Amino acid sequence: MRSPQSLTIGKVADQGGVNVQTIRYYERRGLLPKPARTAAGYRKYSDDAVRRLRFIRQAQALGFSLIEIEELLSLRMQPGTTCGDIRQHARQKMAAVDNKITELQRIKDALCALAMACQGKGPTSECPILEALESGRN
Amino acid sequence: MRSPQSLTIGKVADQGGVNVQTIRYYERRGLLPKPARTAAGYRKYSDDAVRRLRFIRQAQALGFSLIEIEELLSLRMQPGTTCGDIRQHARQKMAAVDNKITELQRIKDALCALAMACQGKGPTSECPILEALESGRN
DNA sequence: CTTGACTCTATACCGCGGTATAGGGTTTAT
DNA sequence: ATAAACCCTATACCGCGGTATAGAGTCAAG
Repeated sequence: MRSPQSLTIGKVADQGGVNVQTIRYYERRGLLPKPARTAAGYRKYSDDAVRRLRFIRQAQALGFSLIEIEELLSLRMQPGTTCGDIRQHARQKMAAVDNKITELQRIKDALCALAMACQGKGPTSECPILEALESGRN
Repeated sequence: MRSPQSLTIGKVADQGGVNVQTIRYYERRGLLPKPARTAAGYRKYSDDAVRRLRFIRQAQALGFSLIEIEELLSLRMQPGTTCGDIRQHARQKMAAVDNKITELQRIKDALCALAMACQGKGPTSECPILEALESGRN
């Protein structure tokens, strides 16, 4: 009972929480395998497709791009791949996220310093924020 | 001596650290005012344009989008605008940056947890990272 | 047996911040 | 006087991750 064998694209989209077009888009990109078709040409999916979609969404939520997800998926399929290879990717992504955080922190500090320097009164011609932006110091 | 009065677009681009096309693009977007032209139709800039470019670049470095920069620039021009209005924008951006940082931190923690759960040995079929992605828990 | 909801392909478009290319005209240095 | 280096407009393209539209075919319920 757990393999309805033959979901339409609409059902898969609903269960996967994405748009129908998104599924076709993923298929074009190679993220989803080309499914079997009915006589009329309709795509026929099994539950695997829904699982695959969930995989993609989860990986996206962790900051992986579609290209990286493609790589994870093909790594998984490659016979010689070990768990460590996957972990390697996770760690690289972690480092990238960390760099992004550092960068944003720097930005936040700079903004904070500007906002502190500004009394909030007076015309824009005397605004320290605008002055800083104009003169390139910050 | 400080107003050469009549920089070509190429000079402005060099001094502003951007591409020539970028300047024309900013002009189209309304970020740079339309400059005077020579008889032959060449754009003529004063140093103001370079200062304006620097402003844009600095604001970008602080995470402002071109649309937001457009708004900052027009705010600055509007007579009634006070310094506090500008500060308001800076604070909003700060809050947005902060949200982004929080989000990335969440992502990093999730990645970290996955990487910790993975021993790095064995086939991908037993990889806890992949399992987590497939089952939607994380 | 018709109507509405679904599916198909192909193609174009979105926001973002530009970059590239084609096909010209101009200025400057030699 | 010629060649390099610059400038002009208009238009198309890039990556990213999709979304929308047009025009046609198909399936299920009433």
